[in-house]
Amino acid sequence: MAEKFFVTTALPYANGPFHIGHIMEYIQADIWVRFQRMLGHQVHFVGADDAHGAPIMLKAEAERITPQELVARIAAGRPKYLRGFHIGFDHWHSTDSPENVALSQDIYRRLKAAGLVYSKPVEQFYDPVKGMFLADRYIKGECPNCHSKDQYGDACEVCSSVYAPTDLIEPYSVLTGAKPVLSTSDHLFFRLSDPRCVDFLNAWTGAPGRLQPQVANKAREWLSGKGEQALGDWDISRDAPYFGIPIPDAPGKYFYVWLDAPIGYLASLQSYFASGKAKENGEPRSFEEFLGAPDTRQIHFIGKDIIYFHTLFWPAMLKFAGPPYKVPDNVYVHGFITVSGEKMSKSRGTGISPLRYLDIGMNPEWLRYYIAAKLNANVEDLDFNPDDFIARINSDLIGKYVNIASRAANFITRHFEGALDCGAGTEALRRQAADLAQQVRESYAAREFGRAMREIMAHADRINQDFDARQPWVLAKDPARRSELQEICSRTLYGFKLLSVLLTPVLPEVGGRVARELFGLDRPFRWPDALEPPQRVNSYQHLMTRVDPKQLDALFETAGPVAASGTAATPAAEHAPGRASSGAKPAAAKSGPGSSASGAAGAAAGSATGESTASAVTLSIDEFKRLDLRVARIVAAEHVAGADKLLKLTLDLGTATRTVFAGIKSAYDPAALTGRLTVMVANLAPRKMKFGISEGMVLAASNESGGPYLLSPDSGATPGMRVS
RNA sequence: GGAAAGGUAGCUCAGCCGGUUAGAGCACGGCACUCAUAAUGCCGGGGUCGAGGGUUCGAGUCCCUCCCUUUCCA
Repeated sequence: MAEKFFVTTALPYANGPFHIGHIMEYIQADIWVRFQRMLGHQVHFVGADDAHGAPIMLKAEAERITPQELVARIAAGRPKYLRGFHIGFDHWHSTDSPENVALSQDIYRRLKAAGLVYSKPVEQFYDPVKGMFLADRYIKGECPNCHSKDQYGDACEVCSSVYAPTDLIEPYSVLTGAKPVLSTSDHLFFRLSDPRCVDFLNAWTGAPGRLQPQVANKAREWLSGKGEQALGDWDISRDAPYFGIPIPDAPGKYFYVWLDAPIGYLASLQSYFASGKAKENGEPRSFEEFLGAPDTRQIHFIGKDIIYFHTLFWPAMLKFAGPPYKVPDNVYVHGFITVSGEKMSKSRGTGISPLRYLDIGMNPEWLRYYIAAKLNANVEDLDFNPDDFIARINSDLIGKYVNIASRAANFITRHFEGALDCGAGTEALRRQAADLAQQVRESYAAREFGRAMREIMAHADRINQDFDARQPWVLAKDPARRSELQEICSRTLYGFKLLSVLLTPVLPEVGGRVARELFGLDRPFRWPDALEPPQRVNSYQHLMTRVDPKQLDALFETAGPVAASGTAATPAAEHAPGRASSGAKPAAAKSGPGSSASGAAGAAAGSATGESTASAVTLSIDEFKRLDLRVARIVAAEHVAGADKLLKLTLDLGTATRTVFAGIKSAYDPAALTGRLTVMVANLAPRKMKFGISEGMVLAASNESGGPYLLSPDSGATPGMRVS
């Protein structure tokens, strides 16, 4: 019987582009979703941007735009990359939407009516200049333990001791530098410690098969905590100014972003139903009917960093809000992705940017396969290792899998005009195919993708062995052994079809091409196709190319000439007077639901693409002074033969002339640049490039949705002036 | 400080409830083959299964201690 699934992935925080951790999670969920659909199940797979909260509010303010504009800009960059990695969300929405406002307020009212909300005064640091309460991450000061300067309000990064912001010596507001004062305000709390909640959560988290064992253990630990460890109530309100959803009957108060973020799952689903797409996808019922139906399986894929929210608050909220809200059936948790065995360094920029991955033309299915091959159902980190990546793709996918079609199909085309006949062994092959398909099916269903890939590749080995043993290239020379030749090649192609069906959840593009181009189907593969011996095969067209190690070099290259103009955006934006980074990684990880799956990838991915993901480091004025920024006049700009992205600029610094290669060809016509003023880094070490030596860099801003935009000084500035 | 997960060949990883000489892929060496966008097959070298104790007829697999990595919590 067809099952009905409602599947989500964690909502990415809308203050920056996707990083590799997001993409990994989406790939995991997408593979699982495609697999379920191939079995004939109905799946509604939705995502959304997590738009609210202080970091976005402050970042927008720093850019002098509204939070809505900021979120819209980020959202505009999403589809390209989702499509690029073949991630088939049915719908993408935002938590800053009418649906989410209505749902959040409705759920809140129901919880309040159930007696699970109360008000309590909270004393907190307040920035008198900014006029707002400060989260721990917006307060810095001297560590009370080791006396390191400029430590955050919750923990010291030097001695890793933990304390309250009020323990800091000489605290100051990261936003304004002002000395924060203690102030009191009433906050609203969700009574998670209520026996009803605890009883319910004990039952919910303990239900067999609901959570992975490690996750259930963790939840049990939280639920059974005593004394200091006891389960606390949850502060769900924030005072204005805050970018969020107003709390009903509580003027000046907004829902904490983590309250409305998961509700965004439902908002996206509702919007999807309203758009008519659910109907197209085979679901005739209304949003409420579907959501509340007992046979709807609600499944959330998340990263291990947000287990707390998804196994305690979220199910409790839904449970006590009552129908049509329904508690999640499963929460599937994955680990982080690391690169070359270590968490990615924000300063050194050793990350992988999924944006760059696509931009330099790498095949998304390589990454899908690689991730699939290394994923299991456990909460374990997964390592992206460049050499391993190359080896795996080239040997598994090209050498073994794709090669099977290539070596067998040619004989069939040449000698049999495409006709296949497996002969007497067909039934035995069918049984073999059924066995393998069953095994692989169980692995996929259990999210043991690595095991599925091993099972599939082991069979690819068997097919290659078989083929080798029968030596069709010898048979082809002997007209008397024609039928033997046809049989072995047909068996091989049957095997190839089987493998292709089983790989389709991971390789939807290649799977689709095999179905249509090679085997002449008029639709993509469905799971039962795995068992059907093909009758005909068309001439083989190459399905996938090998990874060139140079592409990996390009993927990891972050300080190269192309990135030079882009990365300039970060320092330029971050050090505007009186502004501190609003999207610092630790802050984002703490307050943003979308930080799921981030691992350490976020900051690194940002720096690799020039997105202004803020760096957590602050710069002393002395360090800043080391930068020699100068106004420069572009006296000549020309195309560089053989360079896709570079323009060669000749810059007049008043007293000197410099040649700089800038990666701005995509946005600027050389003729339009000649004569204008801009800003350059004058003391950057010269860099030898293929086309000559670049003696500095010009500053330009960009992110995934636009740019680069070259900086210009106001009128009056002249070449050579120091920028400070 | 407490907790969780992990530490198995050069690399990436399998090894269910303890059971014959510890496996795979890649990499490496040799051989074979030439159908395949240099792909494939066969053979081989390579591991004191983080360290040390213990339980057991027998432990990578269970127990204890310690070390390392990652993460979570207060």
